[in-house]
Parts: sequence; structure tokens; C-alpha cells
Amino acid sequence: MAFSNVEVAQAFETIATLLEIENANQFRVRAYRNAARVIEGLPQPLTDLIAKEEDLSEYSGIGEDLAGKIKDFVETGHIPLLDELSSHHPKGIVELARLENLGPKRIKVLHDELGISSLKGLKEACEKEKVQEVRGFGVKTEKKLLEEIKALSKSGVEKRLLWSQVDEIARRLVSYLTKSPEVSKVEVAGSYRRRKETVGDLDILITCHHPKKVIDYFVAYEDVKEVLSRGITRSTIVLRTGLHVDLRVLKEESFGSGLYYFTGSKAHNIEVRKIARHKGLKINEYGVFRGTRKIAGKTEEEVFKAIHLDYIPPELRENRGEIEAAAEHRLPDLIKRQDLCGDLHAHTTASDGRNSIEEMALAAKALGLKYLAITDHSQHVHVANGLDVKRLKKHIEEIERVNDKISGITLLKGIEVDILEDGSLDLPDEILKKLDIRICSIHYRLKMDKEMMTERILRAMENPYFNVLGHPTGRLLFKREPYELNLEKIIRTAVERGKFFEINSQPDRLDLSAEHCQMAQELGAKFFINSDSHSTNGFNFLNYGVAQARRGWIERKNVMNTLSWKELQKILG
DNA sequence: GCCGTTTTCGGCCCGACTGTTTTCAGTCG
Repeated sequence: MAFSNVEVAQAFETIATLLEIENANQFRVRAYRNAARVIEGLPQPLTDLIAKEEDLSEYSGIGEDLAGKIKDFVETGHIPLLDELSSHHPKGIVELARLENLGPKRIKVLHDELGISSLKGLKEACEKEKVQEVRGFGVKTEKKLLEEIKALSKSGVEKRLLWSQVDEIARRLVSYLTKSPEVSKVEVAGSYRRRKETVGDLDILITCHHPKKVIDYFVAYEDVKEVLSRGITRSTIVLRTGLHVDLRVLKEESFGSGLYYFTGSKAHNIEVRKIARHKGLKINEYGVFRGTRKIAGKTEEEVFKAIHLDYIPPELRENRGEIEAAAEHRLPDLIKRQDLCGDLHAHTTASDGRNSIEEMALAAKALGLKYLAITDHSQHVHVANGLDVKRLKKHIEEIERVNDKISGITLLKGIEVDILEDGSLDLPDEILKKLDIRICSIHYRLKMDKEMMTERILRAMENPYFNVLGHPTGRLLFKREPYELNLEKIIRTAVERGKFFEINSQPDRLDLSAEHCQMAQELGAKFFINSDSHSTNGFNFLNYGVAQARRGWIERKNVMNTLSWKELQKILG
């Protein structure tokens, strides 16, 4: 039984919570939490790292002890400390920590005073109005807890949304806020600004003339379901979608430091503040201070300058090496949307797309793209009406015909050809070689064992007409885990053989992940950022793919669709 | 428990809001 990184992270999270309840050293607790974050951000399965005998304590935040515990867990599914802690505490106590407004201190009090050790027990105690009698609690807290438990049992899990979904909500709310005459600046910070693929809540920062009026205006927004708090500088609401939104009022002179602070990530902030301390500086949301003297704060650029770091784009702020890179002036030359000259993955009505070749071409041209590959599905994908040899031949002629007819954009003849179970491609070489580009993807038999899946892809890469591995890990956010595969081996082979990786821009794919992008680039991989459009609206998704690539440190020079078609042709051969 | 321009011991990010208190602890981000 192999244990996943997520499970290891959860085990550490549980240890942290139980230690907290036992009133352990808070820094020890933090060490476990911190390590859980580090593990979640690893690009490779711990099982692989351990098999390769890599030294896990090389990762900052993981020392000798935790490295040992990780190994224990991955190999046996047990950590002695966790087993021991679990034996002291009823199983349900950890789930209590999932409630907002209930931390370890009060969980302990509830357990000691009322013997509460599960959500169920807490619910009953709240209903019997026992909780309000406990010191430190009151009527309001009791009511809140009860409501929360009810909501939790209804929705089940925490609500995160795709970045693209939150974007729509954020834009509406920002536009509402901008309409207030009191508001001068509005900026959305947090994980939204860092372009994380999923977002749990929104942090909106504003400057304004009359904070109280603006907070009143904010909580009066039509989509508000509940107001959780409203202070002088801060308020939290819940929207009907379940999304929490924090509004924070900043002063003009500290807008930059506030924006920096609330953009996070937390791990990034903590690390930067540590460094600032070493330099005798204090950095908080109000500015950068030497002693009591404020030396920066109006803009983010000013803040970075004051702490002697190059400006770090929000997408990189995850404490994954960007701070050191900024100090040493070696931040990557990140890809930008306007660097992209073409798109090599789009579908039409010939398979499962909604628009014709010509409509797709014109839409791509309108967005400034210079070339577009038409890549419909191959025959094996029956549900998408995939093309067989006969239909593909006709399709090629049709692409050529449209290409002759329109100007200002070059249409490329392509295919998204399936990688079959045995690693062969779904169409014969004779027709594949008539094409300009082949995106090779997996769409069925996703649950193969890791060795076999890896072998399947490696074998496909032996085909001389294999160009690009489409949506390389097959994941669907919230719906489907990546396939089991040895990505490192695949990347190394791809680099050797001159094969490319797709960064798929579909908002629920964003595949490769940021971590995988970073790993692949370090190993020398080259990429295409493709929209995988199924309609004329789909080209806008390129923004998401670019953001994902930026989070993965991808440099312009490693993205092949920054080249002109002429240059690209030489590389594809 | 981690980590090192304070380097193997002794620090470890920091402020706002709420609900409970009657000056502050707990929680969150």
C-alpha cells in the first residue's frame, strides 16, 4: 500500500492539531503544519523520492526527525507519535478543529468540561444549551457553532472554486465597489492574485475617503448571504455561492505594503519577514520600518526595493525559491500572454467542437494569434466523433481550403491523436505524416498501473510523429486525480527525444500543474501553452494557461508557441 | 521541530476582530 503526499500532509496536520490540544510547544506545532505545506507542494510522490533515497531533509522545513516520520508513514502507514496521540484522544476530536471559531484551546475546554469529543456530541450540547455555560463561551458562540455544524453536514466539504469561476464573481464585486464614489483604489489580493488554480476566498483591498460608509456599502452588496464581521478597517461577508469575501481598508500611503501582505502566500510572507528582521527591518501591512521610521509602503515595488529584493510577481510568491532568486537577481523571465504567437490545440464541429474551422480561425485571429492548429480527435474517441483516416483526409483538404481563403492567420493541419493502450497512436503513420502537428493524448483506460501507464507513454514517444504530450497527467480539478505515472522518467525521455509538453489551459485541467511545470523545466523540457478550445470563446483560456505556466516558473524561451510558425516548423522537423 | 550573517542554542511573523470579559484570550488570515 503506497501512501500519497496528501495523506502524509493530512497525517502531519492531525499531529499538529492534537499537539495543540495537548498544549504542546507552539513552534513544534508550527513545524508540523509547515511541513504539511511543504509536502503538498512537492512535484513528485514521496514514494518515488524515498525509493530514490533522496534526502528529504534537503527541503526547507523538513529536518531529520520529520524526514524519518515521513518515511515511516509512506512505508508503513503509521507514525508512532500519531498513533500515540490518537490513543489519547477520541477520534472525533480532530473533526472539531474543522469548525471556524473553534481552535485547540476551546476544543480542550469543551472536552474537559463537557466531555465533548465529536461534532455529534458538540451538536447535542449546543442544542441543550450547555455550551453557553462554559467559561469563555457564550450564547452567540453556541449559536454560531450549531449553525456551522448544520452547514457542514449539509455541504460536506470545504468549498473551493476554480479560479475561472471566482474570477467572474470577483469582477462583478470589484465593479460594484468601484461604483461607490468613496472608493479610490480596489485590488483583489490573496490566492486569486497569485493565480492559484482553485480559490477558497477573496481578499479585496481598497483605499477610500470614508471607511465606515464603504463598509456599509460593501455589506449591502446584493449577493451577500451573511455578514460575518464588520469593523472599521475590515469586514467579512459570505456570498450566496458560499464564497467568503474579506474587505480591508488601507491607507493610501500603505497600499503597497498592504497589497503585498495580503497577497501572500503565508509561507512567502513569513520567510520575507524573517529576512527583513535580519536586516533590522520590520515589515507589516502598514509598511517597511527601520525602528519606528517608515521607509516604504506606498507601492509594492517600493517595498521590494526597501528589503533589497527584485520585484517578485505574485504568481511566484509561494516560498519555493523565489525569495533567494530575487535576492540574487535571477528571477525567471516569465512568459506573458502577449508572447504567445499561436495556439496548437483546437477542436471544430468535425469532432466535439462547436464552431467551424473558419469561425475558429477568425476568433483566433481577432485575439492576435498568428497561427492556429486545427486538432480534432482521432477515431478511438467515439463519444467525440473522432476522425478516421478517410474523414481526416477530407478534413485536411478543408483546412487547406479555409487557409487559402482567409488572411492574417496561418491554419495548421493537426490532430489530437489518442495514445492507445499499447502505446501505439490511433492513426497510421502514413496519414500522421501529412500533418503539421500532432498532439498526443490519453482519453481512455486511465486507471492503469503506474509502470504500465509510464511505459504506454514512453512507447508512444518512440513514434517519430509524436510531437506534444497533450494534458500530460489527465487530471480534472475537483473531479479526477492525475493518472498514476512516473512523470520524471517521461520528462527525461521527452527531453532526449525532442518531444514537447502541453500546458493545457482549460480551467479545470491546467495540466501540467505548477509544481510539475517547475520540475519539467528544470529537467530541460520545452512546452506549448494550448487552449484546447472547443468553441470560439475557448481562446480566452490561454490566459489561464499562461498564469499556470508563470506559477510554474516557465520562461518565455522554453515556450515554443512564442516562435513564429516558420521558426517552429524547423524545430518540429 | 526547524534552523543558522544571533550558527548547535535559543529564537521562531504579526495585527484585527469577536465575544467574552471588565482588560483579554482565542482565532484567523
